[in-house]
Amino acid sequence: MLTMSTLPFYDGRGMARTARSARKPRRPYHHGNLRRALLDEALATIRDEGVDALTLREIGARLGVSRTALYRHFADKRALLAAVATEGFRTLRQRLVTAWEEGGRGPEAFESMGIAYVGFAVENPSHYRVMFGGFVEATAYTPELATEGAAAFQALVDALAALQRNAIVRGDDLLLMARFVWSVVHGVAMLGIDGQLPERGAVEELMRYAVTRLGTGISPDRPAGST
Amino acid sequence: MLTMSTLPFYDGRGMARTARSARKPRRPYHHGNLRRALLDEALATIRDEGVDALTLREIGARLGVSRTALYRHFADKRALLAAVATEGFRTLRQRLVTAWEEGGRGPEAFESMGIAYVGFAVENPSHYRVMFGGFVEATAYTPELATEGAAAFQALVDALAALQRNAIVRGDDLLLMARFVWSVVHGVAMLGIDGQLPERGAVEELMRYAVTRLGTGISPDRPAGST
DNA sequence: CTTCGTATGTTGCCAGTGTCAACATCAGGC
DNA sequence: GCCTGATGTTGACACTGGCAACATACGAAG
Repeated sequence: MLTMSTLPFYDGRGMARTARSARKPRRPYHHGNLRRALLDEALATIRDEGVDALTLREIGARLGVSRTALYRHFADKRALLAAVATEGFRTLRQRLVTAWEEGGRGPEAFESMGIAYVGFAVENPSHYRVMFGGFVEATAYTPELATEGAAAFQALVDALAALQRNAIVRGDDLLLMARFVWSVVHGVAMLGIDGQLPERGAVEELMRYAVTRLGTGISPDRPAGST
Repeated sequence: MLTMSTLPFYDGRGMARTARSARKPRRPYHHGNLRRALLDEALATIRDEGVDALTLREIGARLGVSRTALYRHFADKRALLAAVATEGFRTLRQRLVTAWEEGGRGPEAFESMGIAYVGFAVENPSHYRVMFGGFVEATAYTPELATEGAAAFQALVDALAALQRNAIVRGDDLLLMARFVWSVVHGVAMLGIDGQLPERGAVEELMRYAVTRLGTGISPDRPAGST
């Protein structure tokens, strides 16, 4: 239906975007789907102006709704940010799974996952920061966030497990190895986001290099005399 | 003139720390070394209560000084945070250099650097977040911060260069390889800080594993037939 | 020693923020 | 047709970062 869904990296946020601009003059007292609209507006604000620029009053005003209407759908600002983070993990997981499956579920697909991971972070730096920047402190407070975060990580674990079954990667403890891989992509992503890789194309270059070296690092030991 | 300037790596924090508790009743109008005291108080607050809890009024009150006295020493709150970050990079660099030199400047020393890096981050999570969490946006605004950050990274580059000269690591582009190593430790540190490795000892375990796999990843290609 | 400019610290004040309590409006089941 | 709960509004409060005007004290110049 939506032609933009054919763009590989588009996450479908445009749907809500249209609803955002459709502010009818008749202004029904009840918004209909305010929670979703609030989330989308927060997402857009964070993407466009950063996390600090997110203010409950303005997001309300932008939706033509009062400043405290938000409290009927989120406990407080942190809860809103937690929802934003949850949404981010969902999108991230989706991109990872897509990269894995469309890449053929092999070593190249695994590399694609790495590229996709860093790509998501670099394309949505503020959003990524909400997910990892310590804005939502204890994940225990918001179980849904913990669940979605774990699911995104699981996509990585599953792919790695498949490679392990085919002896493409070492037989080490799966969780440990997955966490190592995660550290690498997360590290590259964070450095890129924070402007520590200022040269043009530096993030991509580093990512390519990291993927190669990572591949060497987690490949099985070559038994003496093997081809 | 100042005797503490003779200590190579000492940043004089101890002095101010005593001045912090020594709040004489006579309350001289001029504080003497308020800038240093403000920085230390900010550091302490960030460490104890997190970045969000840092408020200019409270830090002033805690020093027995008015809320706006700070503006005679820092342009605004971001400038204070930038100074905190600068201090962090200085300390981090010191720990890295110490680990490298006391470890014998060999492969083991390099591993010690990794441990020291993650150790610093995990022991001072909030401080580390100020350094990398996007609180001080463009490093161009505060050249001193950029300098100190580059110096910390340079410690890593220098160590890696030494290993490269001895053919202990590959002959790849030095900057690229250093950035890769940085990504790994930074990634482990960030995941640890964000509570993504909840089990007790998980950070250390991951760090040990990462160091091992990283070593394999950046070791030179074995020419066919070598021992 | 006095004088005085300047660095340093203070007080009053402002707009803006998150959040709560009290009130208003509506939708849907009896 | 009425009432109950869900949803949205208004008023208020404490708190924040920051500015302008004022107060104080150090140190150099006479």
